[in-house]
Amino acid sequence: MTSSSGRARQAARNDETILRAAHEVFLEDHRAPISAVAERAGVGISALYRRYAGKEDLLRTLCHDGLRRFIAEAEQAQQQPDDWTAFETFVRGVVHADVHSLTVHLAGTFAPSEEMNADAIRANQLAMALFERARPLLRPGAVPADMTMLLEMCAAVRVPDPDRTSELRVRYVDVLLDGMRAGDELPGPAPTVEELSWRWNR
Amino acid sequence: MTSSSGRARQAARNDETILRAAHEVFLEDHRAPISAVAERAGVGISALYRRYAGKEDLLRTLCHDGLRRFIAEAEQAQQQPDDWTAFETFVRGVVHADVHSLTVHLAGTFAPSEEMNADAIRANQLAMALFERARPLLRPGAVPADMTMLLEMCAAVRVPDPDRTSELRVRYVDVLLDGMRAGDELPGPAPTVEELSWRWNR
DNA sequence: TTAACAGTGGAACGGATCGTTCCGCTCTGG
DNA sequence: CCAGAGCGGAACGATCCGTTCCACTGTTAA
Repeated sequence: MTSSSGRARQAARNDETILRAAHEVFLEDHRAPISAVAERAGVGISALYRRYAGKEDLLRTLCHDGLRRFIAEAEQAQQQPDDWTAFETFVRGVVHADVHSLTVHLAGTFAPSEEMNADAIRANQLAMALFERARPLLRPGAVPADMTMLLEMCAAVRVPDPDRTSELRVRYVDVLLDGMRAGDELPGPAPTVEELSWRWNR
Repeated sequence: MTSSSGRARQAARNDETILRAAHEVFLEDHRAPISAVAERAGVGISALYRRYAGKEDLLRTLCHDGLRRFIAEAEQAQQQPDDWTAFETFVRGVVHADVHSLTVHLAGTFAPSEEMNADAIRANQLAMALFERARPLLRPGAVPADMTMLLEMCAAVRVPDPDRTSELRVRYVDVLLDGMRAGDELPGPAPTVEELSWRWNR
């Protein structure tokens, strides 16, 4: 049988359990030991090393998943006909998916794979396109990199309860989006791409 | 002589050097070893242990200094006659002084002293007073705890160059303050005091 | 029925790290 | 000229963590 009692079935379920556990653990502490992931998942350490070559491999997978989620959110938001709605949908979607709180802290702790680099480029293109559509509605001086910073700022909002964290982020992404809408020129030199991608250098 | 070549003079200068080094080092990595502080300061480890009972003592001193700076900024801003200007001066001042990037990450790593608790209460009172003055000019639903969150969000803005970090924070504190000014009701339940002070529990 | 084995738990290992101590040196100030 | 404050940094002991390894279990295919 291939039912829920099968060996392969159990293994397949562990795939998910481990990834979810890793996500939770590294969200709380990005330097957590790998044993903490196993413990949270309720499995032994072997179950981890059977799936991933090492800690770095697990972290890479986790980040790559986040990147894919980012792309998915962008592709979905892209379909909104209204420019501002598309932009807002995207930002709120990424914040809600909580992509950045992991990636920001895990950046630089692993060597990105080829495929990941390709996805990163694609993610950037999608985000740029969404930004360009919204640009006329934003404060003068706004650049795509500003969007990245806003997302990172939202990721800094964190309280012990994940659900409350989500609620609070909705609150502050609202403030940020409000503050980005047409008004005075944004002060100071805009962030450059190098300033934001420096984390990825190992 | 008590000139610059004296032994005591050199020691007094080390007091400052060490504190500044500690500030820089723990800003870059809040889990940095104490040896990194000594290295940055250009002194031996003994020079550190001569002044502080241990790492925890040093961290406590660092945070307490930040707290005092926070109070000083509040007292200064308080004197602004215009309610909004007072609020804005305070927020910009605290962000510029970079109080939160250290304290947020160091919270919970040491036992606060009695004096520190007293100062924390005073700091809270001052901040509350400034907030109350500005409340009529803020979006409905805004609470003092929102101000704390905004400051923490600004602390999340960081690039390798400290000067650029400062410039960028000016940029985004501008966005945040703009987004907090009179407009629609803030979405979702406001943050509670417990949700923000949880970090301090060891 | 059973032999092979994928999948697993978790002890054990080796290396790295870090806070703290300690000893010997230097240079000052009286 | 010397007692000792101040200091540098090696050394120590305690963790901590990634990874390996091996014994065991339940499944599956013949």
